Amino acid sequence: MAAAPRKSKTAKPLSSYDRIYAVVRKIPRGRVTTYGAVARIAGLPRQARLVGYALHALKSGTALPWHRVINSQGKLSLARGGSSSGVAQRLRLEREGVTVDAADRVSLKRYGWRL
DNA sequence: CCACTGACGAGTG
DNA sequence: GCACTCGCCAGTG
Repeated sequence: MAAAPRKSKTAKPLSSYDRIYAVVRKIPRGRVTTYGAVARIAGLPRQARLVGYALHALKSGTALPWHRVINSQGKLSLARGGSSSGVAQRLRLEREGVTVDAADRVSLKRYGWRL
C-alpha cells in the first residue's frame, strides 16, 4: 500500500492528557491511586500537576474513574470545604467499597493501587 | 512574551 | 500529620 498520507497537519495532537486518561481507565474498581503514580505510569514523571489539570478539564458524564485518583497524602483533592464534585467523589468511592475518613482521607495502605 | 494560577509531589521543620 | 518552599507544565489575561 503506497503510503498513507496523514491529513493531520499538527504533528502532535496527542497531548499528555490522553496518556493520563488511559492510565486512569486502567484503575481497578474498589482501588485508588495517586496523581504522581498516574503521571509516572503515563510516562510523565514529576508532572502530577498535569494529571490534576487534565482531570479537571474533564466534562461531566465522562466515563472515567477520576474519583479513584487522589493525592499522595491519601486525601481527596476536591473535597476541600465541600465542593459538589468533592462530595460526589467521596460517595462514589464508598459505593465501591472504599472507606473515606471524616477528613476526606483514604487509606492508601488498604486501597492504594499498585502496579 | 510575561506573570499568575492551578484536582500535586517531595523535602524540611 | 500539617505548613511552607521549590519545581514541573499548561492555560488564561
